[in-house]
Amino acid sequence: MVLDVNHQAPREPKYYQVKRHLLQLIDTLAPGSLVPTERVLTVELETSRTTVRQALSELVGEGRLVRRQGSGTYVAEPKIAWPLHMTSFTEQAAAAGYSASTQLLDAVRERASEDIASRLGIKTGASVYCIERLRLVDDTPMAVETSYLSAARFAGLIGHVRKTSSLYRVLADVYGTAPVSAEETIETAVASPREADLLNTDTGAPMLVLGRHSFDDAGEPIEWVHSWYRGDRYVFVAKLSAGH
Amino acid sequence: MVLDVNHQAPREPKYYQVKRHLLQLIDTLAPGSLVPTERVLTVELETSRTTVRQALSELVGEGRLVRRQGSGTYVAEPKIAWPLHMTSFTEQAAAAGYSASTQLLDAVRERASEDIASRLGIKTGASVYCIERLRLVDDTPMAVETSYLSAARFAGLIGHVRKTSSLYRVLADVYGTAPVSAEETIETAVASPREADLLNTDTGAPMLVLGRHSFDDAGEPIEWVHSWYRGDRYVFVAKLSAGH
DNA sequence: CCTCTGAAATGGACTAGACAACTCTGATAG
DNA sequence: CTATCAGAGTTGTCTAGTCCATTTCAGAGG
Repeated sequence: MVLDVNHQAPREPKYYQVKRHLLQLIDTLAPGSLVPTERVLTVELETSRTTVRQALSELVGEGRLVRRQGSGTYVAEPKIAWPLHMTSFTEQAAAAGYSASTQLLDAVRERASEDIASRLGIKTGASVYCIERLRLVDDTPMAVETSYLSAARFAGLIGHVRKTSSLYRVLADVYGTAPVSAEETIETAVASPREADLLNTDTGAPMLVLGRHSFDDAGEPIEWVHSWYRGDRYVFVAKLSAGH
Repeated sequence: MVLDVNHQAPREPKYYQVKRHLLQLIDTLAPGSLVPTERVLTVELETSRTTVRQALSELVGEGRLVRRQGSGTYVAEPKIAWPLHMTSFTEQAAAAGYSASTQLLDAVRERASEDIASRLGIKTGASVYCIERLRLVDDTPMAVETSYLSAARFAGLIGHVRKTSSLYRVLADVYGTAPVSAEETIETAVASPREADLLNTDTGAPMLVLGRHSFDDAGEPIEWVHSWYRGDRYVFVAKLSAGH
């Protein structure tokens, strides 16, 4: 296969011209400023509202603009840096100067899908606890976190979780176990209506999904978690040193 | 502020019904299979082509479908796991069983923007080298990587980079320096026409952007890099242990 | 048998407009 | 003065279509 890197650049779509025009405009405005309405832009840039909306949508997805139905479109606040590989959510937030809290959305027992079962080292259809929590920072929803744990291994977990906010504390105090290693994954996704509602954003908005697969000292899987963050609001940060 | 988590769920948009219908269909098909055309779906699901395209676009963005103009829409291959925090790009790829290569796209000397200057610890407008490279895995474009380094500190760098593929080797062998710590950031973005062209995807496609800010043993900044990966093709993976 | 050509089918980009849902403001009634 | 409400203006969703760029493939011609 021959690589075709030097071929002609594709012609620029019209909505991209609109986008560049808006980017220039955004640079001159302070966060919170109102940008022209869709209909005004349609006339000014001599295009259709659909095209203007495509440009606006991308900028919203990138966290540069915020749309408020019935009100207007505004220049967004800069993204919030969020440390990766945190010991404890609450702890790390406090260190960064935020007040963090957690809200239990749902805690149910269900049958493991093939995917969940293989991750937890149990049989498909075995009982698992599914714990869904909303992470808040300064009372603003930050992430939707869903944890899966084996029901056989952590019998009665739901009752404990309802009383104590920290899952890791329950695991340590009640079940005498703690994760010593983990494999984390980071990928992009698109918000479903449910996540969009909980995180106060739009269906289809770009998300950052952080997955964590935790193991105990014996190498046995403890939990499988995935956390959905608004991609337009957060940027993950990790500090690395020497060794690698 | 009172949290309003239990209010009614928003009514499901029609395009999301289309999307769920397609997801069900995708689950029954093998990667590479053809899905019905946009016009067929429009009739079958009794909607407009615009609405069908919105659903298809999200699925393409999530890496579940691939569109080929003039041909059709196909079920996509699963995402590729890519290790984070790699020592050397080539090395790490080899370890994962891939053959990696790098193609130099551009290497120029330019004036530092305010942002770049502050990252490199130099004055705005000072000379910097901007080195743009395309990372390939098994001859498939994987990421567009742009590095910025101080031209004063690494005089003549471009000449060396044209001869040697590894930037870090040049830094070590010629300039006797190496990064010992770094701060990495991960965020979502949207592909510009240029990146879309280089990575063989579409303008506006969701991307994962990895930033790395490297420092030497004296704590002086060495380089600032950002790498753009196709969000629909890659998932970053990191292994963590105990103390982390 | 091979090559070329052109029609058909596909996705890509865009338009013009309708109606719904929501926000804000100013006029009005109490 | 305050509270309410109607209406104007905004974004959200959807429709029905046009035209373009690319791919595919069957058939004509060599």
